[in-house]
Amino acid sequence: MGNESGSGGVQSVDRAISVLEILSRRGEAGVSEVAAEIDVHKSTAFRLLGALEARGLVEQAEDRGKYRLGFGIIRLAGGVNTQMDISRRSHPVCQRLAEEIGETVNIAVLRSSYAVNLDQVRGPSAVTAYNWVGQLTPLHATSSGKVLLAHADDRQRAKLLSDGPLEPLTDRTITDVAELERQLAEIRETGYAFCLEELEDGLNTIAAPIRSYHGDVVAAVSASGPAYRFPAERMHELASVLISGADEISGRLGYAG
Amino acid sequence: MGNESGSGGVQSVDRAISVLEILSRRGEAGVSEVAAEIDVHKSTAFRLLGALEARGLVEQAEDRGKYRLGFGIIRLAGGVNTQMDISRRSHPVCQRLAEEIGETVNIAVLRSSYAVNLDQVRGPSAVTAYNWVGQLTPLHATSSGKVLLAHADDRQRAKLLSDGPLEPLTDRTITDVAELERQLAEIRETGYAFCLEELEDGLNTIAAPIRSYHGDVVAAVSASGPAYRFPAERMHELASVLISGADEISGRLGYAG
DNA sequence: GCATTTCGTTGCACTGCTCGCAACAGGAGA
DNA sequence: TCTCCTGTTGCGAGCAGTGCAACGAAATGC
Repeated sequence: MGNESGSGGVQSVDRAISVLEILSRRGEAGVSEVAAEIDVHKSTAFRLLGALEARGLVEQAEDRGKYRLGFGIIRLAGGVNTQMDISRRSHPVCQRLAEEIGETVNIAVLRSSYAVNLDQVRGPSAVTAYNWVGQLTPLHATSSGKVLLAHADDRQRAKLLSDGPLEPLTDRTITDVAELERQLAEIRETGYAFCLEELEDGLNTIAAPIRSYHGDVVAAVSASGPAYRFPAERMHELASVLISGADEISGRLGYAG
Repeated sequence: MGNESGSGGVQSVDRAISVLEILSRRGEAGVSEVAAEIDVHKSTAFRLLGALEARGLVEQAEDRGKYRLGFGIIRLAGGVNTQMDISRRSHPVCQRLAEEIGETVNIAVLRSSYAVNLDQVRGPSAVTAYNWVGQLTPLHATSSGKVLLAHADDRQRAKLLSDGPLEPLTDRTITDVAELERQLAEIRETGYAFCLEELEDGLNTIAAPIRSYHGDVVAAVSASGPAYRFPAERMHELASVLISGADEISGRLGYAG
């Protein structure tokens, strides 16, 4: 589903990235914790941290021997770009939607052949700690993904749909291309998409398209919650709220309507 | 000024980070460009890119052979943390300030012994393309830095001021500690700080403090513009606008006033 | 259209960079 | 005070990283 260059090649680089991920996950860690987690000797972990620190990707926290991610990461993130503007401009609307709908709201964009989550605002009743930001999700199994697929141009969509079988993630995942295409046509009519436990058991989501100045769909805003509390009926009731929010975000991106 | 662990140690990791910085700066690059810039053989550059791609920090753009930063960076940035909340909550106010003042607005926080820029909104008349986000700036030579120094607790401030001589960056940089202390006392009285070509020739800035729920100063919001268009008189006129903006941001962080 | 140049990609073998080991100093807890 | 754990440093072996050469594909120039 994407072609990777190289084989993942340079072991010490791979290890350094693992170090970054550990710090991202844990917030802070010492040399020995890092060493244990990537299964290397302490002195190796120490040197990897040193290399990362010398370039600002890692820094030492106030506690001696505790390392955390540094602002060099933010600087790099500033280069990832234009799609982060979408995230920024939509954030206030997401906050309002999260309060109004009561569930967690996400912004996602199409990237390669995935829906990538750019931003997240937890709903007041959110019980799950899961942070979707930066996560890649399969297009066919998420409401955001379906929105992005529905509004992709025909050629792009045909390519995305022919990139291999639709992977079943739950019993409910749509794996039949014809059925998915039917849903995508419906999404273009109704203006929103929904997913009923297709990505994860117990997780329901609904999404609406965000348009750019030019009118093309460049992102999706979604609301997600547990199936027991966010069933199909409720999702359909809330569709208009989400669509309004999506329209407001579109306006913020310069879309005239 | 900080203590570095290791010596920057692992050459291949260092090279990989250089690759990330090149992509951040250029947006996109091919194997040969990267190789030329870090002065390694093409095949080495290719393998470094491959390692970074395998972990999502780099991805291939639609153009064959063109690489760009991937969303793994965003995921990592999500772990840098709590201070990014400040950035998010203040952004709408920064946008308004940038329009109202007409110049570029930044948010900065104290980190180690630097002012680190978290966010930036360019003013309508901004001619410079410079992106300060993620940049470390010396406390004594920026208005944000002065605000953060002025409101640091006495012990911390004494430590920061005793960390070596105040480096002269222009003819106008304050290098006398007593003079800087006098300015910091004035900042605490007036409620804002300004810099007249102290960081860079031709660059003037003004800053005001942002307070957290607890009332302590956790960030500074600043406006900066070219001296010819943003002279001292105009800055003082605009101080109340910036202070109002800072107060609004403080309110957003839960400060009750 | 053809020839040339440049690109990205792969396999090979050399060697220097990476790594683990051992030792040490410092801090915390019993 | 002793023990254990931590982070940090120096050393040298060996293997992982590297440059070279070759190849196919794409781009460019005539």
